[in-house]
Amino acid sequence: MGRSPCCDKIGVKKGPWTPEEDIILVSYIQQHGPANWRAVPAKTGLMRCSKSCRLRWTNYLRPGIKRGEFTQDEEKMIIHLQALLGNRWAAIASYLPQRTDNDIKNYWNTHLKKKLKRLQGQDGNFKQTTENSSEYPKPVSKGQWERTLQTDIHMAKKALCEALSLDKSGSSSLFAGPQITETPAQSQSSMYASSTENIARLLEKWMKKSPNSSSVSSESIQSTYVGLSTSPSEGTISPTLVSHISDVRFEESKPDSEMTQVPFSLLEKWLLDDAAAQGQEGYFMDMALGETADLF
DNA sequence: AAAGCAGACAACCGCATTTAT
DNA sequence: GATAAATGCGGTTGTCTGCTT
Repeated sequence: MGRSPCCDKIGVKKGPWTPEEDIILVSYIQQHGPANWRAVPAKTGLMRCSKSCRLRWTNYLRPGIKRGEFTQDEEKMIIHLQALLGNRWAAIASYLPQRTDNDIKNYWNTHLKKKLKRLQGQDGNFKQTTENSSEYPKPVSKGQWERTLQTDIHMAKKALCEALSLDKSGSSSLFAGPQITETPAQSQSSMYASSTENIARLLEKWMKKSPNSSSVSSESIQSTYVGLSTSPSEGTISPTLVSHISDVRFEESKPDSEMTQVPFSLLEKWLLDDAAAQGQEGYFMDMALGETADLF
């Protein structure tokens, strides 16, 4: 026999999450870590399915998430990686640890796709690049398959090299490679602390959206939170939580620069090894970024 | 001021893969 | 090894917001 069902679909709440629900979820994860999602709805009393809880956590409540406008470097990175990896948003997101796959996907669909399309009309050279991505599939005849595959691999390598060289030129640690995530035990205190900032941000938005909302009161949020928080060392929530939640600090999270980094992924290593084997190191690295740099 | 429209984004759905029994 | 649930991922949809008419 397999496992027992994760959650019955009866009475499962859908739609936007409320700050109360967010706080309940974060408080629970603060105590138990982001695992065993199946148990989350039952243990917290949230009328959400485990899947929804996990999604909410990974996309919005998880600490270290950067929201708001994408920088030009991030844009370039996404474009390069999309050309390289296709619509594998989770893989792309692993190179932009502060962004979620959902965020990147949305940004691609709403901004970059259009931007590229517009530029595609302007720049013939650029067209060449984008046509090789999965975004612009071309019908390929049987005989051309092998050659097309080789071209795809070449373009993918080129795109990755360009993406890698971005980091060399810039001071940012944007392209740090896939991040090794810390275990809850290693980083729990710092990790969950910054979740309050995420909630504060979401709460601000919520309050803006519905200033007269009767469904959320500072008292209710406070009681919800205090009821779940167990450790005094984790900090306290003042009675004026709603207006001051952004001041709540358990412990500042580590700066990104201190995050564990892996210099190169296997793919990148493969790429560079391959280039070296062919005596083409210079070829990739010397390739001008102009092709896409001109876009910005 | 109201209606219509388009853009942006949060969340859901369904499929594929992984994992526990 | 077989089975079924859990988890992860990408595509899609629904809703909200701001702009235009």
